[in-house]
Amino acid sequence: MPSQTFLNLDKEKQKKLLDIAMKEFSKYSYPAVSINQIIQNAGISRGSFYMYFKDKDDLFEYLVEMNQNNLNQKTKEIIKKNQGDLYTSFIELYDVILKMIFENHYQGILKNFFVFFHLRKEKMEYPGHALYEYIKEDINIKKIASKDLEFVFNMFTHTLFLSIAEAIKTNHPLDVKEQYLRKLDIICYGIYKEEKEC
Amino acid sequence: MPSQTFLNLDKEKQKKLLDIAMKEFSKYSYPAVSINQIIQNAGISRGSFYMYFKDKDDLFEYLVEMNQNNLNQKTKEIIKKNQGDLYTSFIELYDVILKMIFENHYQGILKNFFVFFHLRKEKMEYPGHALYEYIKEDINIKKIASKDLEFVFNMFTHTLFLSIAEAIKTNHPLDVKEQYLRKLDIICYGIYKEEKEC
DNA sequence: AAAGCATGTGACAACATGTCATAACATAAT
DNA sequence: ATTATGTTATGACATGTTGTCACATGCTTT
Repeated sequence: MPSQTFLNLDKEKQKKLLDIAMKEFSKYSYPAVSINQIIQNAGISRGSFYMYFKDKDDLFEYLVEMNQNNLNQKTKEIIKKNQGDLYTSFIELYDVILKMIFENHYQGILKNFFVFFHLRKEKMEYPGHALYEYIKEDINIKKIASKDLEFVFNMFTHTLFLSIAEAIKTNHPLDVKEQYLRKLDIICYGIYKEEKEC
Repeated sequence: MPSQTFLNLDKEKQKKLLDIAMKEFSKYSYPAVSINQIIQNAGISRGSFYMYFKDKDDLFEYLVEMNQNNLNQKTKEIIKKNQGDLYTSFIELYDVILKMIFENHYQGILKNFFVFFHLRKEKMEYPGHALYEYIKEDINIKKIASKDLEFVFNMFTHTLFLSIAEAIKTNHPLDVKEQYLRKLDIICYGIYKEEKEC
């Protein structure tokens, strides 16, 4: 978490630093991101940076949190729009997220999310849990056993993000999407009691 | 890949360095592992290390490769023993791998495998592919559509390693195993045409 | 104007990495 | 035995990184 000092800054100055940080984390791998570089680009002094954030982890954690909130909100909307159907929602989410990433040139940042998730010293809560709590009321639970609900949701989100990471890396994005859809199918046909349509 | 110079060393001296490196990578996160520390513990000079390996990545890649070969072999044995049945094989693999990790005190290294996989500059082939090539003849393909074979295998391996990582982190290993088994079930019942028994 | 508090600054210590000129050690040739 | 040749070992060094701290600057409030 950034210090109060940082939160007191003009929104613009805050945004500038965060934007530059996002760019750096998207361009370089997590250990390769240099705070030196960030403060130079942002035009602030070393001391200031350490007034705002404890360290690189602290900065990145905040970036994750902000993006996560954004994403959670978007996910909720989509699930609502699809009357709580996870299958169709996750098909839609794939395109929405990829679009978001490419529009902002954030192709590089996803792997750093993964890296960060593994690297974090203090035990970090699995980010999917907060998302689940945020959207669970909107899920159509007709066809899913309630004890499986979070569990199934996690399989969906895992599958989604691994496929998106794959889509960014690969030169065959269409194949990846096809595989993604096939995976969703596989999950569904095992989960739901009835056949056809998830 | 280590240099020929390293490969020319006594097996013992090689093993000492690799053992110490494994310990470091198991104890600290990937960026936190210090080559300084490793060469001090191994009693070799800075220059020597850089004679043997190009850098930290090169060293770790070699460690990954060695462990992978080990694991691939074990996996093949187990699949053969289970007459090519993936479901029962992967149930068994879970315990075998966890045992291996705990016996050698390598609890810390798995997350570094993940981190490394994401961090690697040069595109690294997904390690599951080599494993698949190595064992594919041994899979019982009666109930799996051949076009799905590698694909399904990947879902199994993904599920396996995520669950193992979870089991190491958590304080409720039994819950994790239960969830793991449930996930395998879900995958199976979607894949196979007939019901019951995968 | 003075005092008090929040914010900004960059020099500095501590440590990491990768290189390179040089030393030590083999082994073979004369 | 001495010289030559190729391989391996060494640690000082240049360069870069992080986090801290004594001090400077600014902004309120009295």
